Amino acid sequence: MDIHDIAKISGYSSSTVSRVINNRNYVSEKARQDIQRVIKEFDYVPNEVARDLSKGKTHNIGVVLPHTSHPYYTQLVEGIMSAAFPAGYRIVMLPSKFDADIEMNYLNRLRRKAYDAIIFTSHGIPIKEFLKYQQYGSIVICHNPGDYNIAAAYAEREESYKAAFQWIQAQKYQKIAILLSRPYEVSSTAQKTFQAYRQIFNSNPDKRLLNTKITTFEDGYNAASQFHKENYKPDIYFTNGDDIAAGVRQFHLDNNLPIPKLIGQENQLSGKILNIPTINHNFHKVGKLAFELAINNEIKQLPVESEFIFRNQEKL
Amino acid sequence: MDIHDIAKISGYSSSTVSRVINNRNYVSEKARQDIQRVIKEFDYVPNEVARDLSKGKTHNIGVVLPHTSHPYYTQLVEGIMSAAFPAGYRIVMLPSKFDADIEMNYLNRLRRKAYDAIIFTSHGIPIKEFLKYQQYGSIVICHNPGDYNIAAAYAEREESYKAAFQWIQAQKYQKIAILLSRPYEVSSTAQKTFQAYRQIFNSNPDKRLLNTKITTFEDGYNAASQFHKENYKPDIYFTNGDDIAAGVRQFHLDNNLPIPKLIGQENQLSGKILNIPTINHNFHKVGKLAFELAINNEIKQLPVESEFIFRNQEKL
DNA sequence: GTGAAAGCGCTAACAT
DNA sequence: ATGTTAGCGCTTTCAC
Repeated sequence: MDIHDIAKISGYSSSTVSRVINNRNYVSEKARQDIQRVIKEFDYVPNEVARDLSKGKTHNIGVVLPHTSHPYYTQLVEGIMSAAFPAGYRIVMLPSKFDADIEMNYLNRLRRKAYDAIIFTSHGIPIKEFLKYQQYGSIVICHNPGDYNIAAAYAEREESYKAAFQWIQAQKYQKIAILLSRPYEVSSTAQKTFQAYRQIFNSNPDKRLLNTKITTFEDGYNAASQFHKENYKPDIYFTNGDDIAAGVRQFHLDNNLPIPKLIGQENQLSGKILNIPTINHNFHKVGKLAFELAINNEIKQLPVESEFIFRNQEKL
Repeated sequence: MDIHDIAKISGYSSSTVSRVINNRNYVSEKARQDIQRVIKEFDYVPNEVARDLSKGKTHNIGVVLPHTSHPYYTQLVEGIMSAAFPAGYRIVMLPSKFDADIEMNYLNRLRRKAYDAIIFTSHGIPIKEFLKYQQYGSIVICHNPGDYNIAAAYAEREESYKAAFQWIQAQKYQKIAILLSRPYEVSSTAQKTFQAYRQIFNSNPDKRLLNTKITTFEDGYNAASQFHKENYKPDIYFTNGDDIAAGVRQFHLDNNLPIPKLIGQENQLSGKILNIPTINHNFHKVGKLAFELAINNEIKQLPVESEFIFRNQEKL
């Protein structure tokens, strides 16, 4: 049952039926009634894929994510969806596992018109590569693209990181452990962290107190355990998540050790419960902006300020 | 630049080009080389939408969710994606806000071939309605469908709920507060909870200690505050999430009140940190099974057992 | 106001 | 092994 069947049965042409379906142009009241009656009677609905093909537009936005289940991504996706839904767009989830080949595959699917635009919440592909693909649809990344002319919405971390390190400095903490999810070489977040550190302390972070493979509570726990085994005893942990900081705390608690100072990120519930100072990156807003860039096909950079949220860990 | 252009330029027909692209049937080595050279030279890629239309298949699975950002949904989505990715399917997120009209809209998009199958992680539409739509593509729900012949993967909560209430009974707690997300009338989860309660205590839960509008930490906090204001003082809270239980705890902490016993659900990090007993519903597995039902077009029911995880809250 | 017909770009049955 | 052709189902231009 397609539009031609309806045309035949109602005695009009398929173009008139199309007009009725999309209420476009002028259609006589009689034709409209006749056609709508037939549509009702045969319970006809138009095929979305045929429409997409004909229009050259899918109303789908691809969203590339290395993994779900982590606050950065869930907040971002939620932000994107909150803007996409009212605009009549849908989100297609594209899991990447940080694998550049998989990412390239998705980028090629943009060329193939599988979606109208693509948002990279994270990317292993060099930014330069993206430039060639911009002609096929809008591409938005969620990191600072530097001088590259590519659409981006991202958390501006500098100031909040500096604020956090300034606070650490003011408290005169000496041994500063840093827990991150990915190594300096591949992670602009790690680079920003180091940069802020250097600006405040005029030195590099202590490599012995650095771990760049942390993504979960358990990872935080184990990292703390490792430092303790090596007898490093940090005064404070600057971590990549409140949940991570909670893992560090848990290790000390379980072993009856004094709990070091902690700084989290992402403004998660665990930080609120345990009164851990944190950094809120406002990813929800970043997601919203990313979506808007995607559909408006604007090549702009939109930084979103992060904020250091101080909490008095003593109160715990 | 479409398949016909490639055909013309290479001197073969579009069907031979199609064969090369999809490496199907027999194509002479020479033709393959000739055609592939032209494809390379003109940097041609096939259009995904045209292919979908022609094949009548999109490789997209719609996933309806009332909201993201809650553990039930994120775990479920992750489970679905973990199975969908290796199978070459993509997940289209369909936010519903618990609104049956929006859900119906998605169901109709299944008819319109916008996706090959649809998974309802939650549904306001009566199950009966789904039956009519099964002819248009496979429909999977994530709740027990009872006697209806519809595909379903879901958490089997009975035993774990009973185990939790049995434990409460064994401890001789009297005043049992219950916090849920949605009211008895519309929520099968609430119904299961009550049913388990009745089986253990031979009575209905105390309505004065019931709140069915709880979804966040803050809601838990406020519910506790409300009960306290009304001077009800529950011995124990049976809640719909570890985060919720943490909210209840926080209220008592902030007001220097003795912390009541707590039972959470979802096996969240907050429960782990605070040593709150919980119920793990294994939603990741439910999601995986839901996806498999969706693509295999099997109309089966697959319950997944939940487990009561006991923790000694005293240890906190 | 309505219809004919040419797309949109690919697939697959059938013919050779 | 390769080509012809009729789909897949809708939109849109142009003519009347």
